[in-house]
Amino acid sequence: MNIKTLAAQLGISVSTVSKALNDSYEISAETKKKVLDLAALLNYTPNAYAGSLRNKKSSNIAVVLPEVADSFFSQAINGIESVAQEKGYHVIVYLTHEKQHKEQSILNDFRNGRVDGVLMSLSSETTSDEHICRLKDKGIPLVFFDRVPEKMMAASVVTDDFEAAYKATVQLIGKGCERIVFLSLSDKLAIINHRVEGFKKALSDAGRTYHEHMLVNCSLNEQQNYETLKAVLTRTERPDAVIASAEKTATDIYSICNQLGLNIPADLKVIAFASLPIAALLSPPLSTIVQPAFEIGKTAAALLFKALEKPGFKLKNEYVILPSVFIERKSSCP
Amino acid sequence: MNIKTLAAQLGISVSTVSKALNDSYEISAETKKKVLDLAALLNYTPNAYAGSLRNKKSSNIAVVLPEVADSFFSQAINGIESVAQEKGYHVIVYLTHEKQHKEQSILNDFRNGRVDGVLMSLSSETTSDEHICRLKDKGIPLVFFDRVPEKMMAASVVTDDFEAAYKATVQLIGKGCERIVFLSLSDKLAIINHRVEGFKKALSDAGRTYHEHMLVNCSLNEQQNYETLKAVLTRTERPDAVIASAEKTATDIYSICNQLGLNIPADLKVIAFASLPIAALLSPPLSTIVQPAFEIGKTAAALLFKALEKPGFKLKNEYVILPSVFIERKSSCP
DNA sequence: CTGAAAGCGCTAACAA
DNA sequence: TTGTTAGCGCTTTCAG
Repeated sequence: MNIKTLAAQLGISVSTVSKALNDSYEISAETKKKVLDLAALLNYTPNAYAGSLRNKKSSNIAVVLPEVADSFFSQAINGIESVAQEKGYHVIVYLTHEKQHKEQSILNDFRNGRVDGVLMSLSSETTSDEHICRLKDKGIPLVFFDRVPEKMMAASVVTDDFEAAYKATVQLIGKGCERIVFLSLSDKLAIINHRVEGFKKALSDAGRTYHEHMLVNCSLNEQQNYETLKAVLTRTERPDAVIASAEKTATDIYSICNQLGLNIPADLKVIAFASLPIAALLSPPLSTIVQPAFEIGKTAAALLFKALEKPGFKLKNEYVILPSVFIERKSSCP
Repeated sequence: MNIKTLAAQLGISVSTVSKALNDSYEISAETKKKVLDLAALLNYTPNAYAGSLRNKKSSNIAVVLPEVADSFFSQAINGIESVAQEKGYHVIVYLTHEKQHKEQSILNDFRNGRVDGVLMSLSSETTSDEHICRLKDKGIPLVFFDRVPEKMMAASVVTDDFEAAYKATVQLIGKGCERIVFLSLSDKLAIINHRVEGFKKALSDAGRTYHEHMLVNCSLNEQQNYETLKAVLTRTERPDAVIASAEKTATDIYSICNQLGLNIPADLKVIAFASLPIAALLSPPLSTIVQPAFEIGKTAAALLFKALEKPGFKLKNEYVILPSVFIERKSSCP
């Protein structure tokens, strides 16, 4: 079923059919109707690849994410979709599973027209930026959100990571916590480093000195991560508070505390960067730094469409910072 | 950057370049090397659309889902990806947001080569199956998982919904519950109906009679759903147990109980069909019927690839049933 | 071993 | 208002 078949059946030319299908002003209402009717009858759908090839436009945007089993990312996807939809674009979700090599091969695949633009949150493993540069070299618009690259000039949408971590730390210090540990995802991610900076600043403002053991890099390997966290909670100088940089880290901490018989918040206070809708339902309710995930997705997508719609428009290093909200619950209260 | 440019720069023909790129036996090792080197140097990537158009094969499979912010679906995606990856296929995720019209327009778009095969879980709103039939008419392989259509002949991967619901109901009856309510997602979904049947059977086996008020259809509209559930929990004959058909329903029940000051499990016992990894961390820990989400995704994908790889092979109404596991926790214990 | 050319389905400039 | 045709980038006969 293609345009040629339609044309043949109607005894008219393919270009007339094409124009009719695209509602061109050149075609008479009568012809249009005939074409549309037959198309409907024959269950015709245009071949997307032929159109993309011809028009050098796919009407697809890619969303490249570490993982989808995370409230932040799944909400961000919805934000992105909400704007893509009204622009008539498809959203294609690609998962890196936190692997640099997957991220690279996905991005390589975008270099020749598969998608018109890319929204992306870096994998925690990513150190090289070659794949990103190569994509930019091809002139494909690219907007990062949340997990943005450190030094690169790239449009980015993030939250006030420094301030949020600072505030969380101040809170915990205020509750009398002596041994606060920051659970990082990776030392390669800019936003995490901003959070770590906020953490350090709060410590020094409180007249404390930062030590290396106060920062723990969580491996993203499921099993190993669990072991890492367990080791932290069984140190001889056991922490009395942690700040977790991801939903998964926080819930792992909960599991381990259950297992070790540690009481939250009595033995360990917990604050997490997390967008879990059910934070309040945990035992105990989890204090969270909530990022406006849906909004972040929306904003990043809006930025991307600016570039997509204005041919001349170049995404510079626009850097949008959206505020996060600290919600105090039982897990960080005395 | 295309094959023509490469050919021109090397002073050879496009067909030679094409063959070299595809490692054809017709091309000398020397020429291959020259081509590959230049391709790498010039940052060449083949245009996916041109290839798909020519070969009538996209190496893409679609996963059509109601929502991604749900543990079952996000785990299923990972299962699907695990097999697609080793087959050299891309996975494209499409979200219906539980809307029939979105599901229809997505499927329509698949009718002309955009993807080679489709994996799908129905939206709760879907009543018509025309869009599905039309897709099948085009000969595009289609496998359903979890939310499968009722009467249609279609390859499907599901869990033992009837038995699971039966067992859960028996459990609750055993704990002395008198007014058990089944919280359904929709009366249009086959699997949910199977669960309802299991529920009814357990009731009648216990010598009880089923009444309409024991079955509540949760609207998927966020706000309205909340109201519906609230109404149920404030009935004069308040239920003393619920079986929830989805993760979100269960967590909503928790929220509402908190709000109304109802105690789980004392005032209300709860069992949920849910694949939440953190069910044990809720307050109280949630009794769950856990579906093997990753396995389901894997199995459905494997089935799809059977059809994709054997040109002659036709997906009949294969119906794979995987067992779910009941994990009893505090929410359903006296 | 290499090249010329047709054609996948579609659009758009140009002709009629 | 409609038709003819070139060409998007690629693969693949078929000839050389």
